Amino acid sequence: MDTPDRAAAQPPPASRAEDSPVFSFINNLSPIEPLKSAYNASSIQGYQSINITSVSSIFTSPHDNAHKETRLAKSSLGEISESEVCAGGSKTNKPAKSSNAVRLFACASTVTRETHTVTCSDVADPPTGPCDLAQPAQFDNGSPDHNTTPCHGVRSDLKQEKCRKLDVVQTVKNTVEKRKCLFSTEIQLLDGGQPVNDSDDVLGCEWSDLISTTSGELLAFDSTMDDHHRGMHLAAKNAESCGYLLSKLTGGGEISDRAHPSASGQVYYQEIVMGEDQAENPQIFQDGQQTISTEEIQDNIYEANGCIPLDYKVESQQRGIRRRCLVFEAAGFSNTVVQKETVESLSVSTCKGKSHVQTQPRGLRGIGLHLNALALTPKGKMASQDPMASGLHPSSGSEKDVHGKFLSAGENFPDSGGELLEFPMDDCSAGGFPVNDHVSSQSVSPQKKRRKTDNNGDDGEACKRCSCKKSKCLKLYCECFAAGVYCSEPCSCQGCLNKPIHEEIVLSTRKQIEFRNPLAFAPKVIRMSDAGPETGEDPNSTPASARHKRGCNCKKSSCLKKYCECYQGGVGCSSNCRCESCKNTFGRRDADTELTEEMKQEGEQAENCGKEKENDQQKANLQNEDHPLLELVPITPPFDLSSSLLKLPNFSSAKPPRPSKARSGNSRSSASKVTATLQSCKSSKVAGSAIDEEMPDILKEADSPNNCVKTTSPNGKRVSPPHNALSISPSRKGGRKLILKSIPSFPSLMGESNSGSTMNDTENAFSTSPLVLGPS
DNA sequence: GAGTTTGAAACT
DNA sequence: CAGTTTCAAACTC
Repeated sequence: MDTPDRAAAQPPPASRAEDSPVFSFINNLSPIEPLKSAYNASSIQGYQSINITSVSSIFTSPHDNAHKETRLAKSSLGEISESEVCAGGSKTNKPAKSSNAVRLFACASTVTRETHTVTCSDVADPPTGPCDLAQPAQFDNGSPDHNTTPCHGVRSDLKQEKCRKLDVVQTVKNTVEKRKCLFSTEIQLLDGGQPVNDSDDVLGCEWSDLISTTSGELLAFDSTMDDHHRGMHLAAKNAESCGYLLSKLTGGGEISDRAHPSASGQVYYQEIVMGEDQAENPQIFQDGQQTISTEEIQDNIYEANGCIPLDYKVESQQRGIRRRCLVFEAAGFSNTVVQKETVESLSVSTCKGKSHVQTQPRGLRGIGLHLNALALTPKGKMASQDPMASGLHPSSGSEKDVHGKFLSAGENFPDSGGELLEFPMDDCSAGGFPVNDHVSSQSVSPQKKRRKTDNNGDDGEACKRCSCKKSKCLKLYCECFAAGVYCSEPCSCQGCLNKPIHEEIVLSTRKQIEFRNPLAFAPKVIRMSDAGPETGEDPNSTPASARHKRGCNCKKSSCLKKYCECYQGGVGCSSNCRCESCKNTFGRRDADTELTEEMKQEGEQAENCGKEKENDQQKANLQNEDHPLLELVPITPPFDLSSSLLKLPNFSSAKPPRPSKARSGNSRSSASKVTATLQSCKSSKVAGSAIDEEMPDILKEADSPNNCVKTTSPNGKRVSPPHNALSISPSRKGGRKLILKSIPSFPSLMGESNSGSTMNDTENAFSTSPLVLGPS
């Protein structure tokens, strides 16, 4: 039995520290203690080492870790239990809450995991002090296992005993499993705590204490963390805290994230549930509202995922957790250490597990992040946007897991979205994220306001909101609506119907628009993950590896002003653009066209050489060359190529219906042709780059490409096998493969009104995901 | 702050 | 599908 072992191990520390009966009792509760110990240990280690690596190392080496964790945890637990437990006894109220919160987190994490929504799990995890630690380690390792682990944890929650056993066994087997065990144990403890009234109080106290302690540790840990990690945290914080988290926390965002049924829907739903008022006074409303929100959320989750086995208990716990989160956020990041911890942990967890992407997407998810992206872009960075709202729908987690963080994030939504999100997050951290803020603000009025102001201070634009007069904020003209967020105070709109009160109208309108144009809410600009932030897209191409999906139609602005969506999005114009006298500093359309032409030529040549050989090589190339290709491509090649490539796989599996508008198709037709010719060989090179950048376009244009693909790639070689490996080549090309596989599954995911469009969206998401992977 | 310009979105 | 209108953001003064 794990519990026994742990319990036995724990007792010593506890005994050492204290003789108090309470402590002994706690010790008897083995499950809880172990978890704490584990987390604490991890946290401690992290704190000591200060390096994330250290943490990861812990996770990596199960044996060592286990011992260390147990020891450290025990010691820490003992301390906590001693000092805090005693206090907890006196403070029944807080302790209970804390315990609930912890439980909820665990449950939430588990639930999300099960649902396959990485973000949810991540989000949930962060809140829990222990989770944070574990996650960081995971993150460090970059193990995709998180997903699996969480699932186990969830199950464990349901079945504590089983979970324990499983956890123990797993821990022995794999570090990942070990993590899982930790997770599960925590969950078990948490869950168990709830079920067990007696333990609950104690646990609650402990948890609260743990949280506080862990928070402190975490904070320290964060400080120690590398810049990169910090950046991640910041991004996550910004994203979540600013927008999504706040909204969710107040409204039970976790659930919404999980469900991911329709990003937009979720976002709106959350807000609706939450209510602005509630958001303002999260704490006050917590009890009553939480129950409501949680229930609704649960309903949503069930509906969306249908697989979530959450128990009411769990739900109640989650509620508490959410609440807790809200409280923390409400309190403000800076205010209390605990808050910081929670926030950081959330951000970290999100980053680790699935990443910020999820977090942001959550907020943005529903609707494209257009606004965010756009708003961000002006500042200098590209804004990524979530994939289509429809695209957001839950997708299989396997792929995500494989790819890791990004994938996970992207999974639900397009990877690109995840990446994009990252950027935005950065931006947010920088100071202004319009979208997140908006979202948060909407959901959480008070906090968001403050943050907005803060952000605004940083970024003037962040504050901006729509000023619609005739559209009632129910058209894409409205930035808020387009971004999938409700209008809030900052808006100067008239007759606004884009409010939680009019949720139904908003959703119905959104569906209509999506039906008309499946990509309407998709991110206008797709950004390469690789190009990413790091190098800044250096190699590949234009400053912005991303490309405008639809392409602009600028005539007088020369694509040098915000009128140009491409420019606004910080991306170069592509073949999709129909702009005149393009002078886009991020990349001219001409360049793309040239590239495309070159691609075509290359493709033709390749065809001459031999399709079969090419195919084989392509496979290899795709896996290995993706990066090179991308890099080589100066601007991102026209999506045509990319689209063709992407399309091939996708379409092969299923033809996506094209959005009516998706694109005018000028470039497409050419692109499709080109791709068809080039298909494998050339496509691999160019396509990779193109795909990354222009995934969206591809999706739109997928039709032609598909055909091409089928025709061109006689063998399904490239498609299936590599894809299977999949995740494997996360890089761009890998993305292709993935796309192929994913393609079949995705369609179902989309689910929204636009099956066809959804298909495209999903594809986009996939395409994006590969990109994301590539960079990693 | 008001007015103009611009191009996307929506409509026919 | 193309052309026109509507709309709100972006921009200018």
